[in-house]
Amino acid sequence: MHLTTKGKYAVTALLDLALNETNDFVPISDLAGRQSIPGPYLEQLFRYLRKADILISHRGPRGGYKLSRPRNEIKIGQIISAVEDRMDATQCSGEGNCSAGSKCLAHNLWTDLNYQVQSFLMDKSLEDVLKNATYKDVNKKQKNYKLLIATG
Amino acid sequence: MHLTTKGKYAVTALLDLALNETNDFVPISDLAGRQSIPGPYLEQLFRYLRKADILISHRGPRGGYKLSRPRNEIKIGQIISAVEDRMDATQCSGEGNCSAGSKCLAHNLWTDLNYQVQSFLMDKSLEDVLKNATYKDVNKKQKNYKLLIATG
DNA sequence: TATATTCCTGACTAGATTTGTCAAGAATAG
DNA sequence: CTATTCTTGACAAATCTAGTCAGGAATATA
Ligand code: FES
Ligand code: FES
Repeated sequence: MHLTTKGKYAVTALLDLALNETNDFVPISDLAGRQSIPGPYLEQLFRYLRKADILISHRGPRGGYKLSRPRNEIKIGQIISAVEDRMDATQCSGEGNCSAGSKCLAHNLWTDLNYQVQSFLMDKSLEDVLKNATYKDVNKKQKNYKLLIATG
Repeated sequence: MHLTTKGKYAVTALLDLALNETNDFVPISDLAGRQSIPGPYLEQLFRYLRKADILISHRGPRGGYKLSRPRNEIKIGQIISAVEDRMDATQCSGEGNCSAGSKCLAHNLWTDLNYQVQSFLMDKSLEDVLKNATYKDVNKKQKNYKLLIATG
């Protein structure tokens, strides 16, 4: 079970995108700048998110990315699944054969842990997380950005 | 959030130790052999478990390791804490400063995930897991071993 | 006392993974 | 036409994992 910066960056960037739920495309450089994520790295991650039909892209001036569907229909678990490939906690990749070909003593434990984590992540949408990230929590840059949207 | 083979090996080895809840010390080579874990590697992990007061060791012939307390008083979470040092899911190590010095949009999400996982792991004792790892699940070597204990 | 057993400690290594970077190209708005 | 932005593939440094190894210390037993 490895949740790396890949997953964390991807979720953060998409939260930023969801916070600004307009019809415009947002360039990667904007997201990367606001969220302190290395641009070319985020670009790499966005490839996976596009393949997973979470993002829509558009090239050229005024191009960029936007969410493929409303922010309440995109689950954190879907984002993480798209970019992380080692979230499974079992030692046997689910095959139940890691102790001399049979289930080891801990197999059911890791399976339960998987279920616990996946349920948590699949239950929460981008919107759910934004609701919970209260105004006072987000940093000043984001506050200003939010105000800009609200008043703009 | 990184759950590696360190944590998995440690838990598996301690489950084996708990399955055989006698007063004798069990040498590492026995555990490593039964659970298909590289002996010297497991030895390294057991240092941490001894430091965390989960294991008691004894040197010399008939030496080895045993649990420091009854198997229902040792939680999986304690074992994992002892050997894993990157279980924290936040990007900021809990300091709430990963987005230009302030909490990022996802901070509360990772905090909640931490809580979810820690609760799950701290709720489950070695005994709980053994109860759940039903007889038909464990492999033949362990079945035989169990029978040996039961009838011996 | 001698010996075999077992833990104890620290250092070391190979390989995998993560975390990026970079360059060249394609699409497109204005 | 040109500047902007995504697209793709390759590359590289740093870190971490997973495992090895050698020498030493304690101890049960004969
Ligand atoms: S984790 Fe599945 S058999 Fe061990
Ligand atoms: S994870 Fe804590 S501030 Fe970003």
